[in-house]
Amino acid sequence: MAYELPKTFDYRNLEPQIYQTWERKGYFKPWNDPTKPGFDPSIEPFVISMPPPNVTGELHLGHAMMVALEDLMIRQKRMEGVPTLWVPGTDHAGIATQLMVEKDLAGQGKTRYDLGREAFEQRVWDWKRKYGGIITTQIRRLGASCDWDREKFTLDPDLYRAVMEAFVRLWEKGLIYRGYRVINWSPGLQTAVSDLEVEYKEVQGKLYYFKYMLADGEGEYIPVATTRPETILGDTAVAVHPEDARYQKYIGREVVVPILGRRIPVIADERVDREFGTGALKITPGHDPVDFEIGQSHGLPVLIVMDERGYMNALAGPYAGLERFEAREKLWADMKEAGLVLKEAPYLHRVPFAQRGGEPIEPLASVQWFVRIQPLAKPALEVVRAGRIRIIPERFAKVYYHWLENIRDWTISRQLWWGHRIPAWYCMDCPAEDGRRQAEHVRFIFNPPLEVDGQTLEMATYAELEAQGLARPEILEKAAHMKVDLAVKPIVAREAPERCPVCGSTRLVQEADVLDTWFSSGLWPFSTLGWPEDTPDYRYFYPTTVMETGYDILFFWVARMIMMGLEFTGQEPFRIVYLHGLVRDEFGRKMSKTTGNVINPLEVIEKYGTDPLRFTLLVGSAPGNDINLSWKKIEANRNFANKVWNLGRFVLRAFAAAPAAPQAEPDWTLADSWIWARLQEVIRQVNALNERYLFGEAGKLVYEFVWGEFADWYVEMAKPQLKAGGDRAYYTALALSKVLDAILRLLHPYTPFVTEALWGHLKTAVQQHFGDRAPEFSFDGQWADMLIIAAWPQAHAPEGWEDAKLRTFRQLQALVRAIRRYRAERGLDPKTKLPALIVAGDDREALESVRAGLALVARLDPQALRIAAQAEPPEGATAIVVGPWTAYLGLPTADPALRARLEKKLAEVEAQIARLENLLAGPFAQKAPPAVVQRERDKLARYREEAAALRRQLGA
RNA sequence: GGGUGCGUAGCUCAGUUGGUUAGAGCGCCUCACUCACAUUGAGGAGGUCGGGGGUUCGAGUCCCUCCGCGCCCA
Repeated sequence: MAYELPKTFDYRNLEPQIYQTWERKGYFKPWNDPTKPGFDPSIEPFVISMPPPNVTGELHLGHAMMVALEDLMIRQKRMEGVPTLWVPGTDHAGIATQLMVEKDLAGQGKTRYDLGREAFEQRVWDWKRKYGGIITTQIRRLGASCDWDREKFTLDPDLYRAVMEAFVRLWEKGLIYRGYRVINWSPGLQTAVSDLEVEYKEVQGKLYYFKYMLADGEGEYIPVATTRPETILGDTAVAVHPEDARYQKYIGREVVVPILGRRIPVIADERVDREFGTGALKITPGHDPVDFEIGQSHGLPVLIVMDERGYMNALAGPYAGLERFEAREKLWADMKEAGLVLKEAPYLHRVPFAQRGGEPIEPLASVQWFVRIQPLAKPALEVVRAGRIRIIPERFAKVYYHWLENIRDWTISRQLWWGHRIPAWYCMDCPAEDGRRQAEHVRFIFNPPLEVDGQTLEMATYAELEAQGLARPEILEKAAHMKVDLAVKPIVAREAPERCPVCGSTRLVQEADVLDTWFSSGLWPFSTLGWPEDTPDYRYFYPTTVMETGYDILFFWVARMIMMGLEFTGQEPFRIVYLHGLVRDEFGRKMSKTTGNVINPLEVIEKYGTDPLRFTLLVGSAPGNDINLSWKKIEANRNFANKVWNLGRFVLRAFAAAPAAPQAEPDWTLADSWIWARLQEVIRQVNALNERYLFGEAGKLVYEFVWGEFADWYVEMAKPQLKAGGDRAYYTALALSKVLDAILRLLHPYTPFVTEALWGHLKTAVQQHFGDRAPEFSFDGQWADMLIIAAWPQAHAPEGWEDAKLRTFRQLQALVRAIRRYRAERGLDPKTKLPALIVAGDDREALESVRAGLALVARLDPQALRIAAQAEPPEGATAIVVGPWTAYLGLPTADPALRARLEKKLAEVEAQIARLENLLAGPFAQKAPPAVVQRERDKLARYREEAAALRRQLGA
């Protein structure tokens, strides 16, 4: 009774079932678990922390790539018997999530200010509860074999604690400070963003040339050029190079700010580029990072002329209330009228844009929290330089060095409501640096404005509000923003303090800012394992083994994890950084909604199943290289999955042809020996490639072996072997089963579902048909419970016979192809089976062992096939010469094209002979390694035999 | 401007430490559905590896240079 499978793999129904079975049986968990009895701490585990996707995000191909690669590594290691842990989790993604919820509110005509901070936060949590499960469900569909019991979220209480601990430690070490700087302000998002969250785009703008009139000159002026005229309103100096002959005379005098009429000094500074523009630089410390620095060194005041939304404020005089770009136009027009304009010139410049918000960044001086990064960057550089962390592909190490060597302090505060609130409190009663009460330095901004006693307050200090009779809880509830001067000293603590440790006051106000999400992600590899607690998981699984992620977040995330890992745990957070590329469309374009070329992984899974998607992403992509994905490629790999499935169908059916037990010891055919030897080679190569993290290459190798060798050749040759019945059929079934088992194991990390399903059938069928002998039918003598935990294939040591069999079979393939080509050229009906004589010399016996198979694949008449060591050419036969063999096909030679064909072939062979003779006569024979030379000699010998046979043929 | 990657068959890409008639998928042309698979099988056409120079017995593979494209950082 044959074991029948359906014609195709029913992935829609089976993938979820298989996934559940794996998970239910606990195969996603490390078998050596520090929280379970019998734990052995001496066994080294393999650990990956999954890069946490945005908790409210949707699955995209980047996730699919990440999951495919990490799952591949985890499955391979698991099959190798290593205790594996893959920790999943999600990220709160501050800005992105907050924006989503705000957008939802906007739909109801509300803003977050209508709700207030606390209610808004609740709203985000609700949102998270509602949509937070989607992404993890989708990751399950990709087959991710991670330990869901250890799933984490960056805002979980224990991870929150880790963030607080990290912050406080850095503060205590003086590595976190508050500072007044020009930062990247996103008017759209209304928050500061770090340098990394800014994208520069080339924009065709203008360079505006105008006159800075001398305050007490007779119409004298300094010409100045700027790209942002609206910042003129915030100018506090004009700087010239001290050695610039043109302007030296003005140094120390004053000029007048256009329209506003403020008098500002002309200063000398070497940082001024004399070549650029007019060689005179306007200084706007409030709105330009370089100007800020120059301003600081000259003790210039900082004027801020815009508010957080990008609208001009009171300091902008007549322009107050205008949006920044409107103000630019208006001011410029007014200046033109006043005769202050010199000219405008087109100018291509790089404008900073907010990565998330998309609008131009406004450099803005403000008080923010920073991490002093140099002390953290140094050790992070060293561990990679010393090879303690290896980056794959290696070239990214250089990128990493370059970035860390030129790194600047990291702005970690964000003016958001969603995230880890900075654990700092301000005492309202202590004296500030200037001796005044700190309450006078803490300002609250109200949006909408606060109505108190018929007064409308947009901004007020704590002290003022207190005077108005407002109590602390009320102030905090109503305020939209808070600004705290640098003169105020924060109290940084792990837990909220009840009272001020200095003066005992209970009037404490917590810092309103939250931390950059990447601050918490930087702790991910160890915070997820329990740090700062010394938990069993942390002790055993940390440091982790591999950090696999996209190269686009090498700086954002990987570098920061290394810095923070070293700082807080004293260890490298992982040994290997494996970077994958971006997934692009079939023409290498970035996928985007506007281009309409986005491929949704879930749609792919619906249409073709998870396996083809994973296989496509994994194979044909080299580490760190972008991969171009297309539906066509996925379809091609769906076909491969189908091929594997049908190979399984064939093998399972084949068992019916075999007796339950053999009569004698095996007598392997050439085909049997060949496929076995090839399998060993493939396993060896796959393992070598995997060790070098070349998973794509390894996968391709298996693909080619499965389709091009096992299916196309061995299975075909096995058919008559099975038909022969008896021991021949038994041992053929054995070989088919063992090879298929090995193939399924090798493919499992790439295409886990179809292989698991098929493997289960294989195991059952083998046990049904062969009972006690079933173990022999597996690759390594064992049938595990499921493929996911079956042993990873290891190659046997070569036994010496392999090379000869491989060579002979290759020869046979060449012969078969030559016969097929001959038939195709002559347009022979496929049903016509040709009689043939094959003269094969020493290989006669080997060919004899596969005579039926050979006849089948070459479409020869098995009744009229003679294989001889030596024989006289039969009359009127067509000779096909392949290497040392000649096949005489029983067909009239009255074909005039035949002679031409033979002559052409002979010419080709002779050309090869000449080439090789020439090669071997030259320095090659002396200088090249002997093995290489020998290979060429053998080749030459074979060509000579072939030429001789061809000449005999032509002469006859 | 600095760094980095790429340029191999009509298209999209592999090509491992340089080894000597360069591979795959898709597409194209011929033929074949009785026996695992038409999500298939057989055969075929089609590249000398961006240009030039060099190192070497030998280079797609290393070096230099030029051209074109991309990315990252300033």
